[in-house]
Amino acid sequence: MGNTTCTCEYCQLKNIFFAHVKSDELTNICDLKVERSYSKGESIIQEGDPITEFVYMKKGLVKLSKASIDGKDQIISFSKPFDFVSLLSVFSSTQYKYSVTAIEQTTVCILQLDVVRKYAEENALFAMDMMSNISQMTDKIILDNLEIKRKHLKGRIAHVLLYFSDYIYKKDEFELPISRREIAEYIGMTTENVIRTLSEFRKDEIIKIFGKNILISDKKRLKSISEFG
Amino acid sequence: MGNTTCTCEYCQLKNIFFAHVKSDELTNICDLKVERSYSKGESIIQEGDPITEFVYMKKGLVKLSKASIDGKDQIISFSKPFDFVSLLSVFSSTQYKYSVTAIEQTTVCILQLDVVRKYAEENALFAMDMMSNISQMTDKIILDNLEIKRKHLKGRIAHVLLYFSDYIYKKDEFELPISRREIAEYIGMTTENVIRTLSEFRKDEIIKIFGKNILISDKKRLKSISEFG
DNA sequence: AACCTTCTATGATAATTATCAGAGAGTAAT
DNA sequence: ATTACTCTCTGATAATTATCATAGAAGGTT
Repeated sequence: MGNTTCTCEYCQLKNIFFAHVKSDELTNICDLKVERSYSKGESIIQEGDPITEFVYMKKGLVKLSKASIDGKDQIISFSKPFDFVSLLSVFSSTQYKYSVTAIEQTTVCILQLDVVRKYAEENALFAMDMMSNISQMTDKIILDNLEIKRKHLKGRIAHVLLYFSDYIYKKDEFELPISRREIAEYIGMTTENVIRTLSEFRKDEIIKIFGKNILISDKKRLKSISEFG
Repeated sequence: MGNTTCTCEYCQLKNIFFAHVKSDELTNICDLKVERSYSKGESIIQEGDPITEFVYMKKGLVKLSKASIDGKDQIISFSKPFDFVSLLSVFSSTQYKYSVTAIEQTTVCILQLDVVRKYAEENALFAMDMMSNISQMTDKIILDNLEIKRKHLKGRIAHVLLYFSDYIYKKDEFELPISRREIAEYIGMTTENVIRTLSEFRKDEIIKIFGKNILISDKKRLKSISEFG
């Protein structure tokens, strides 16, 4: 984990989070902001941590997960640049109810929560922007989980592959940022069956597998499996 | 569906939604507000409807559901008094992505969305309260769905029974507001297996069933099934 | 290098869940 | 009263998914 600084003036995030924050205020925010980097596997937020910061993604990819009673982890969702990662609980609880872990080299920007609160209370348009952002993210999580829920094993695996291919990497060939076990934790199936299904897709020449590298060679079929299988 | 009016001054909702709205403004809001009643089964919001109103629960119980490609409905969650029902999408989309239907005699309060927006933009504390409310609700939906996901059929049914018993009705004996099929749509299982499992619980003397009326006679066991079964 | 752990992989078997079929009860409409 | 629903219920069987066992590959540590 390392800290660096940057000038927010030229950051893409500005237009998303701080569109309604005046230029001089932004400079102020910029001074108060901390940037942190995490390498793959590092923990960014631990379930139970007090919520004192407002964290958003600048670069990389993270997973949001929660430990269940029986010790197993469940993955809630993934977050990419311009997403909040402290979106759940941040305005409704004092402690995180889930963990955030880097699954790729990741950089986040951090503001103290009371600073964000102060700006939100003074600048309602900023508060509205934030609300809209949080709303969009939680919508996505809820509707994505609903999609997964209605599918069978094969459809769920297809869904995950398409998620990374179309939504995250926008390429047909990519390196899976998570293990087979983590896919299982995301879709609510066993690791063995995830592996088995991927092998099956390989045998059926829908995908090619080189370790963690996946090449989707028949996307049409994969989409059809995702929708109806 | 019927319209009535009430004085907001004495409404319990005031303390939840409008804690930071001044008394004279509240009178103003009260005048702009419409109250609507729906009987069991009536549709309150239809998937695809344009979002022009801000709807919150005053009395009763509703289900939030979404039709999937194959025509089947999936139930996302239930909302009870003091919940927003237009919580998803309301600040992030122009159209509803889910339907809301009364599953009990229900009364909702309705404000035009632009009125709410106006107040939120003028009164940041009100905006923050709203954000906190929406956040709490979406948190609950996400975490509840996660709980259901990690459980097997029996655990899921136990979970649903405890949800209505402990969270909605706060009684061990209650009338199930939804059909077996709707339970299936909520937990992602088939209607037959929902019925079968309820019968099993009855045979094991965990619950008593009189049509839609349920009496939980061994809550300890039901809780254990919910957690580990 | 030797050791340990996790990950990927596959097969056999057991458990869980879905599907199909049939039937009675309740409800609403004509 | 009859028809046409949907809902509840049960059994038999098929399909899906989990569990258990085993093993090689990969990565990290001492």
